[in-house]
Amino acid sequence: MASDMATSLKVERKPKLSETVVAAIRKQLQAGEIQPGQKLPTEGQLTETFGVSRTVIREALAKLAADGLVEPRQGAGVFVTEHISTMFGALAADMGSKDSIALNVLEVRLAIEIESAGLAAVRRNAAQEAGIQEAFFEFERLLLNSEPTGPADLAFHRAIASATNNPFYVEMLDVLGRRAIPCDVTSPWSTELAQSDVYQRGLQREHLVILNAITAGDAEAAREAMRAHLTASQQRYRERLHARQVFYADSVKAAATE
Amino acid sequence: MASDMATSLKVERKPKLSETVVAAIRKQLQAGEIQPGQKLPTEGQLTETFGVSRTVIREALAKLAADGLVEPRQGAGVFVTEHISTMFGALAADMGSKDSIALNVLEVRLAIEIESAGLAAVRRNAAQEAGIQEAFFEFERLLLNSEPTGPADLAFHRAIASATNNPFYVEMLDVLGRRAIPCDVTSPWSTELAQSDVYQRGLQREHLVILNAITAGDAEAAREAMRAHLTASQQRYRERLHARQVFYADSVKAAATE
DNA sequence: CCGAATTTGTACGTATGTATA
DNA sequence: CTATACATACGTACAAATTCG
Repeated sequence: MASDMATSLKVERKPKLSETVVAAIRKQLQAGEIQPGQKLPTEGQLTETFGVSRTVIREALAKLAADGLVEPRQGAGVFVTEHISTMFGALAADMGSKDSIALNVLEVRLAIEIESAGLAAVRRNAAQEAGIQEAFFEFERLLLNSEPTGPADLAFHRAIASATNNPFYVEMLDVLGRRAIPCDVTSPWSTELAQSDVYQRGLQREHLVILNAITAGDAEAAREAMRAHLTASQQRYRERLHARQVFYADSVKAAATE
Repeated sequence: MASDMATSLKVERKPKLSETVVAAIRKQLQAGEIQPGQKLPTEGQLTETFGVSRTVIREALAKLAADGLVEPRQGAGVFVTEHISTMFGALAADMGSKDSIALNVLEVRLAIEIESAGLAAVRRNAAQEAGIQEAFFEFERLLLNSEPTGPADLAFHRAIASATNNPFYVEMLDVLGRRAIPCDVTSPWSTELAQSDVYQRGLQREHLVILNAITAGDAEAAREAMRAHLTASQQRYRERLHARQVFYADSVKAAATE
């Protein structure tokens, strides 16, 4: 059973040549060995240096292009994309496509919630405003009792969506939320970090800014506060993904040395 | 060889076989012809039905998989993932007819497009920027020739969504756009007003502001320009609804006096 | 439990078109 | 105009995983 011969690791069943190439090139790009706008080696050169067929090289380049890291131009060559520094792609490219999809979905959710916050600020009625506040204080209560705050967090966002008086916002939130990450604190990510007090305290602080803007009827401020909250959540999510990646890498390494 | 083929498509450059296959399969998926969880035809069958090589089929499937629409499993087949668009398809199917729904959907679309414009400003690469410009000038050309500009308008917005490098924005736009108003100028609303020159000229002016902001890389300006454009579109849509209402009232009155 | 058939994954070779330099 | 290099496409072969008899 301990056949370290064909050690196809449980986590990574695919050594996959093209992935190896992708990883190698990606590393070079992140190290800045090839500056943005510069041309990569030709496919022919790459086939030589990596010792694989052109098909593999093409597949690898296609994957990189799909992530937006490089931009092939017919007849000229493959060039490094200019604005990779700002885009999450640089980070997203590190992980599998599934996580990349989750991030993309989260981003769409961000777009929707930003606008819903702005609309809630100008459209909410008394009952809806009360509903948002109620969710906020419920979060507070759970926090003090050290109970899981996940549902309250979701309820807070849901109340805001509801206050737009556009039922589609709630629908969208439900659909997106169920599918990919209820913003924060949940599911496969029940790490200590996510559950830590200071972490949730930070969330609540961001929630308060949103709440104040909405009760003040300031749409612009509400949008800005929600944007800040969700971009911060995105960042936290990325960090958690990265942590998992490191964990995986370690476990692979451990398995290999066995 | 009088094989002038099927070059009836207006796409000037790349028919691109794999893209054709992608579009065809995507259409089937969105139409719900293959339910989530179901298996697609095998690669061999697809090569036969489409009359192309397996390479093309594989490339097309790779793209669909990159977008998270399908999930290939070695030895078993390619399966449809439960996807947001299908959920929205079912969601929007219930309420396609009512105008108030249409307005609400338009509002959600507004949220999505505002953010996509901002993202496009900072993430677009050269090719994507060219695509947006191309759509813009296509609109211009059609305007001068007094041809219907609807498709070009849609293409402009679609190009911007595409420039976010987040395929979900395009997905959402496709789903929402089909169900409820392609922004402006189309479908049940082919009034003289909608087709008037000054009207479309105004649209193009708004488009220009968006285009300039994106090419300048100014995310905030892009968002603001898109917001202005879509809220103006909302307003125009409401006015058209009102106009129809008046027309209806008049006809009722006329019928009554008869 | 095993093995054969099916289906996708990977790989290589080749040919032609097309844009760039 | 020519040469280079990428884009597209087809064909083939074998490997690996799954399914099912």
